[in-house]
Amino acid sequence: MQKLTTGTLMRFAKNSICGEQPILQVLNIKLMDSKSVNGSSMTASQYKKTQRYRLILSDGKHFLPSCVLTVQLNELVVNGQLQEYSIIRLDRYLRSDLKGQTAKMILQILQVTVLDIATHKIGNPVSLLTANLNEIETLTTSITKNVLQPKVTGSVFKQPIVPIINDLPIVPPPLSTTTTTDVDSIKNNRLFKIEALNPFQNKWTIRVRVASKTPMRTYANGEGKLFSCDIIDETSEIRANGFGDDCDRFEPLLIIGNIYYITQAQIKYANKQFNTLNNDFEMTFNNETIIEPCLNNIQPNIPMQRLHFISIDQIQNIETNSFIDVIGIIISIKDMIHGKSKQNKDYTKRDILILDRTGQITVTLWYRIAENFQTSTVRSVIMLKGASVNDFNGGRTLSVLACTQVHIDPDLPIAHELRKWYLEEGMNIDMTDLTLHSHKHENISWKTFGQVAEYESSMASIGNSEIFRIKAVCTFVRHDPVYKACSRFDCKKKLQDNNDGTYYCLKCDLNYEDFKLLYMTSILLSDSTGYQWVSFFEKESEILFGCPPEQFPCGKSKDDEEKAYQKLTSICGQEKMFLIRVKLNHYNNHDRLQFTCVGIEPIDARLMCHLYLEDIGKMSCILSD
DNA sequence: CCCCCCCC
Repeated sequence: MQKLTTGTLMRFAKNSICGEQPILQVLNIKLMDSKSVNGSSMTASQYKKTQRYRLILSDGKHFLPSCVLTVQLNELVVNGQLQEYSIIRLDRYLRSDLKGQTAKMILQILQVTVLDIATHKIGNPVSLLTANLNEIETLTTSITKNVLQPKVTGSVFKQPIVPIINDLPIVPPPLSTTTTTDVDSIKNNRLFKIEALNPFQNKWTIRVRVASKTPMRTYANGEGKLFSCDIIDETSEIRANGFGDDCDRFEPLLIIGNIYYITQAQIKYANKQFNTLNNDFEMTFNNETIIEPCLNNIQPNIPMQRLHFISIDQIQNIETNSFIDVIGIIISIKDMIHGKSKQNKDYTKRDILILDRTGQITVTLWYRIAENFQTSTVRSVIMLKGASVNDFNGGRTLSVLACTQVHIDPDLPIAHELRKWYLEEGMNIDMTDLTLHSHKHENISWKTFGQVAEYESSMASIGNSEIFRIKAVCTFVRHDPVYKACSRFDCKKKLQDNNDGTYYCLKCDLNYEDFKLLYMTSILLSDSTGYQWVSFFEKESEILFGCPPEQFPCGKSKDDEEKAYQKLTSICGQEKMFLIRVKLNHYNNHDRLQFTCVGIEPIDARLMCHLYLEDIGKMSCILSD
């Protein structure tokens, strides 16, 4: 059994244990009331994220009833790792006193290692909040020597262990680089870093850059107006909000890219559902807030943006509904779509396709951003900070939310480099669209039609869709690959010709005068082991036929029919690597497997060699057995 | 105090 670090809480009360990683016992865990939980329609997982646990920790001599677990560690309580009588090591923590009173000190647990569990309370600890102050005084002098020598050891958690500087920073205001005005506003406060802000502090000034700012907007829910901005310094980032009068005071003052001193604002827990920034907290300006431009606007230590780009091929590994930064080239911009959501809410959206060296992905823009998006930005660099990762048919798409920053052709080295690459090479590369198939190429099994026939029965029993890759030749194409489709967004239903210049859509139950032409065809693919009819839709058909459906000859004239015949026969004999999805469909009271092409790749000789060698390897194993 | 984040 671990020994508790007796006396550590007393030192903590005097702000003198920074750097220690004390061993403590959990005496009690309790769920705190959370205001944000009330009266809302959160899902269970959202609810779980806003729950906050209060712990009573003991060092055997004293206990502190006001210890708060950071939400990222809630899982430890939920899965039972952290419970009553657990012995823990505090790896990272913060002291934060309510209204500056020692009697209301709070210990924020940021990182913890569960070492053991006892069967009972160790010792007979008394509350630290009512402990003898003199005892505290005498202890202080002997211990403070160690204050700036943090002990750093390993931990079971992912975050690097950072020595914790307690909430009252020792750093003085940088007098040499500031003017009198700057000093005035912070003379009664210490200069803090964003990293050190938390809801329990009330005397602070930060020096920050405005990285982004939303326009002022009104909201109906409660009647009011607000704006918000993302502000950053050397250490972190935080969202700042201004409501009502504070909008008028601060919104015009804050200019994106400029540096300001901000003194006093309400710090509260951020709702991670809507806040993309890497910070547990956000701030709201209030009556006591003072914002002054930093007259020395050149602060090379404060970055222009805090960015952590994820390459597009890595997005498939990112948890959905998380927020990422991404940079790519806009390679196509789709038309705006007006639609109705399942909740019968009107929306406008626009999809764009972006590309980097590793792949491409669809990005969906909504409402004003979709409406105002300039189609002339095609082939420009787009940088997204805080794009939401979504799942579609097992693949990934990105969504630009109200809180996502969108920058076209940002002046960043990575942007210039990307653009140069695109113009010199990228334009000519046939990339993988992650929207269409999320699976990593290496993970898609390579099959022959002979093998497909063998495992058809097992696939049917699983009842799932599965994707495989096959090297095959187009041997026969069904005639008339183009059809007249309902032009209403997302419908695509084949129209019935009323023969009076109008067309009937069964799905919409409406007659239309216009239509759009779309590809839909069936192609017989063959390899040396077998064959299979496979459905080809818009994108894959267009790749094979080499023209958009509007240009496919489909007139009744002899000339058109001849051209169509030439088109159809031209693709026969073409050998490609096809990505095919097999799906079990229930049709006319019986199950059948439906094969759909979801991707076409040129034959890659190097890849083929790898595949053959792998198969040969497997065969040798069987033989030697 | 917002917080809409929707669609195939």
